[in-house]
This record gives sequence, C-alpha cells and structure tokens, in this order.
Amino acid sequence: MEKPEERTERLHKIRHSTAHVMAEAVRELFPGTRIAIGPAIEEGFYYDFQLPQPLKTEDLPRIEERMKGIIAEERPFQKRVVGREEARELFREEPYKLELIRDLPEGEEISLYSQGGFTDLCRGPHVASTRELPADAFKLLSIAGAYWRGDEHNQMLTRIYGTAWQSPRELADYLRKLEEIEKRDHRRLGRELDLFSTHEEAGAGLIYWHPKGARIRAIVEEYWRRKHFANGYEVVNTPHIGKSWLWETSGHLGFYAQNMYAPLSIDKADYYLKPMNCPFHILIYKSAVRSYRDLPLRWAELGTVYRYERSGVLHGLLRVRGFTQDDAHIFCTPEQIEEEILGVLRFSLDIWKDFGFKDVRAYLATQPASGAVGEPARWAQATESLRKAIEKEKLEYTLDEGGGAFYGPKIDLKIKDSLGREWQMTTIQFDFNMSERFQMTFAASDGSLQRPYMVHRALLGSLERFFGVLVEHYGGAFPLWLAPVQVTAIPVAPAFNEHAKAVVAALKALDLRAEADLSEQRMNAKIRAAQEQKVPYMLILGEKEKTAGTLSVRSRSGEQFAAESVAKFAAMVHDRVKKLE
RNA sequence: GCCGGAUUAGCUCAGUGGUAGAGCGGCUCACUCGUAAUGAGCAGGUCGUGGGUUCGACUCCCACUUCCGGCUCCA
Repeated sequence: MEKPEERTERLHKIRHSTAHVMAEAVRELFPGTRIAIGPAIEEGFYYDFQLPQPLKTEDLPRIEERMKGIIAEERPFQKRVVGREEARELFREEPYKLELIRDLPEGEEISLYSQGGFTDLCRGPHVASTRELPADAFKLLSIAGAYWRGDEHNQMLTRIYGTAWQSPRELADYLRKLEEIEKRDHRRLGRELDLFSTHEEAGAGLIYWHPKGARIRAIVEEYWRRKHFANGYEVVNTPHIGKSWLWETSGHLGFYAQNMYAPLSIDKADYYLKPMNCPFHILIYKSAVRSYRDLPLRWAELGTVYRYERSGVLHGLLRVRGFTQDDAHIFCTPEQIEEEILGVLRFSLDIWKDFGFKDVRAYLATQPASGAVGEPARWAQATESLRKAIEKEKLEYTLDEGGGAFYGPKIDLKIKDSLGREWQMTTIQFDFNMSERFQMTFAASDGSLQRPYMVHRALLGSLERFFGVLVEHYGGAFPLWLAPVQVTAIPVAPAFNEHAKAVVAALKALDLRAEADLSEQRMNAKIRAAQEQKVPYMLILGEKEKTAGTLSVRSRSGEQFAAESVAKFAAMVHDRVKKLE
C-alpha cells in the first residue's frame, strides 16, 4: 500500500511530466509557440505559452490527442546537466527560458529534461518514461490568461490548465468532484433557492439579499450579537461617510486611496464612503478620556464598507464592492494583549464550530522587512502574543515571515469546507499606525498617558463572503437553525388547504419558520418542490391528520415519522435549533 | 485593470445574412389526489447597450455593459 507522501510525490511527477508532454504537443500544433513555465499544482498542472494565435477551447481535444500520441511512443525522460552557456545556446529562441537561466543563481545546477524531441529547462523530477503516464487519466480543463511571473506589468501569456491522475477511475472521481462543486456554486444556489441577486443595471459587485437570504442573514446577525455580548463586547454603530479630515488623519487617503471611491461634495467639504470602520471607532474612543481601568474596550460593529475592486475580480458573494464586515476593535493595555488575543482566537474557533466548520488553519504574518511603523518592542510583543495564542489552542499554523501589514502583525484563519476547500475568513490584526496617527491615549496607573494597543478583527470576515461560503459548505441544505424555511405544509388535496393554513399559523405562533404550499399542483409535485428547496421538514396533511390533530412529517433526508401534535413537533424543532442542528 | 470566452423568454439552452425556438417556470382550465414532476391550453423576447457594414443584421465589424475561467489584488 502506497503511503500518502509517496502518492503525492508520484502524482506530482505524473503531473509535471504531463505538463511537459502538453508543451511538446502545443509547440508541435502551433509552430512559433514560446514556452514559459509549467509546474504541477494541487490537483493537476498548467503550462504557460506565448502563442502565435489565440487558443480556443475546441483546440484542447486536438492537443489531448497529440499528447496521447506522444505518450504512446513510450519515450524515456532523460535528465542532462549543462553549463550556463550551453543552456543559453539551446534556448536561444525561448526568451522566457533565457530569462529563467539568467536568474538562476551562480553555482546552481542547470538541468534539462527531454522526452524524445522535446527538451525543457527543468529541475525535475519526472517519471522515467511516458509509459508511466496514464493516457486515459488526464484531461485538459481550461484556458486562461496569466502574466509572465505573475506580474501585471509583464506580457500576458496563455495558460492551459489540466489535471492528471494515476488511473481513469481517479480522474472520473475528480471530474465528479468538479461537477459537485459546480452544483454547489453559491451563485447557482443563490438563484435556485432565491437567496440573493445582483443587477448589472444597478452596479456590479453589489448584493441584493432576497427575503430567504436576508432571513438567514438575520439569524446569523442575531447569533453574532448574542455571542458578542456574551464574550464581553459592546456593539457600536457608525456612519457610512466621513469627511476627508478623517481619512487624511487615518492615512487611508495616502495608502488606501486606490480602493476608495471618489468623494461626495457636501457643503463644500469632501466626504468619503468608508472602506473601513476603524477611524470611526477611534473617534468613539477619543470621545472621552480613557483610563487603564476602562480597558480593555471591545467594540463590534456590523459595518458596511465600500471598496473599489477591479472589474475582473468580482465574483458572486465572495468578492464584491459593498460588504458588511463583522468588525471589532479592541483597545487594551500592553499587559492585556496576550489574554485579549487568546480570547479572540477562542471566540473565533467557537463560532466556526457552531457553523459546522471543524478544520481551521492559522497563518501568522510577521513584521515586513521594510516600511513598518511602530516600535520594534511593540512588534515583538504583539507577534509573541499571537504565536502564544495559536500554540495554546494547538492550532496548526504556517508562519508567513515578513507577511504582515506595515502597521502590525496578524493571524489569518482559513477554514476548510465540506469539499475540502480552504477559505480565508477570520483576520486578527494589530494596528500600530492608527493609534499613533489619532494620538490615542489612556491614563495609566501612574498617571502617565500611554498609547493603547489596538487590535482589529473580523471573525466571519464579511457577511457576504461568509454567506457564500456557508451556501457552498451546506450545498444549500442549511441546518435547521439556519434554514430560511424550516417547515413546508403540504395538503394532500385542495380540500385540506384550510387545515394546512391553520397548522402553519400555529407553527408561526410557536416561532417556527413555516410555509404552506397552496399551489395548484398535486401533492407529489409539492414534495418534490420542497425537496428541491431543501426544506428540512415537510408536513403531509390530509384527512387523518386533520381529524386526529397529528402530523405526518417527512424530513428532507426522506425519512417519515409522526408527531402527536403541533406543539410536540414544535418542541422537537426548538430542541434541535437550540443545539444548532 | 489584463488575457480568453460568453451575453437570445424568469431559468437552462438551441438557432443563424431573409419575419425568433424548446424544456422548465408562470398563468388558465380540467383532475380532488397520501410521501420527489397529472394533463391540456395560453401568455411571455425591440436576441445586453450604442454605433457601423448591408436591399436586409439575432447572425458580420467596432466600442461599451455585465457575466464566466484565470492573472493580479483582497474581507
């Protein structure tokens, strides 16, 4: 039995080698093609080309065919180490390769891999022969543009993405997973379940929450507030716009202007739509003299911000131009930060558990090499408090050395959804910049004025993105406590419409989210409709139920059971909701 | 913003230089029904927007909007 690491390594080799084969095929089919780079990636591989003509999706099968031909020739992959000069000579017509050679550090081995007629500058490793590449277990998936070396100032190349596996069966499994991802796409479910919409005529990247989506949001917000109060936070509310003074002081007009919208002119003053909430919270802080006895202050706000995002990056609910952050700022003394950070981290993990996300990874980003503001001692203490908190919670984490913002170190949390995809949600950031710029102080026990520590944190991130991830995580089948409609009453025939209405009214009075399907369809069609809407419970109501006052319950998983009464059923639902099921 | 693709009925999509189609959904009627689609009929589109070519444009060309897959960036 193959060990997981061996399997990963083997797949890596297969994918990387398949990328080489693809490059050969492309160069053969499109003479004049220049090749750039072609690595193996998470679930496949890609190769970047400069092509003499635009590529079409219809070209992919042709390339695949040629690849199969190459694989069938059973060519060995041969490694050869060459000198810099020889490498330059060999790739004299490949500008991208020449650039790579130029940038290889002196003394580094320059190796080439060939499979027959195609030679690539490559570190390897590769499979021994194309015989090891399963010709029926790879597939070219898509064409995309990609900047050379990921820099938008560089030439745009054509990237072909593909996937490769050890067997056709694995490939089929993977393709099935892609289909599943497509079915769960929050944009698709958003329409099918009537959760939200966007409107091109009214502006891209702006979300319209429909009643069902807004219902879920209301539940989330309610939960969020309750949790925050329980965790020692207070809630604040602040405006959507502020005068330029505010943004000049905060520095946003200096370092964040490219993400901000043009100002509105009001009474000859410039007002900006807020891209962040922090300056507003700071004004509340500064509205009184603060003592060390007041700290820590934890102020949270569901603050709606607007940020300019380049048109090409907008994506459903996941990347938008107007969104509501579940923001909070913590102002505390140096002695308090360790406990505060640990508190935030625990709070966040607690919330993820409640929403059904068990797998969380942390990313610790430290002081950037240059341009950082704030005293080194503060950076050290802050970073240490972040690290300690992660370690105390025994979280797996990745260190991002120098990856922090110029104003402070941070922890980001990424959660894994039910399909194993990672999403960046929580962020916990120190801010040494704002407290300085706004001259924030508190009176210490010795009477001196000190600078408080300021921590900015968003747990869910933004309600829009969180909702998008939630939809995909559950595939639209929200747990009972979040389901916008918990119960659909289905009369077996129109004669029982009145009874269905009465049952729904009773359920609503008991604080359940219930609806009756009184449409002209037959019962079976209504059941199907409720199933497709992923309603947790259906109540089938006919003569029996009407006379006995009982309920015939069908859950969306297909099981059926009886409830003695509306009250008993409601109690059962409440019980489950309380457990966040 | 950049590269490529797309933009036709509420949704999913077919069509192609000569008067615009299907399925689902909607509406109407009939059926009065017991755990995933009852049947029939009707309505619905200045073919994303603005220009151009043409006797004639949904179809060809240009610009723009929005969307999709990426790149870059990020909650």
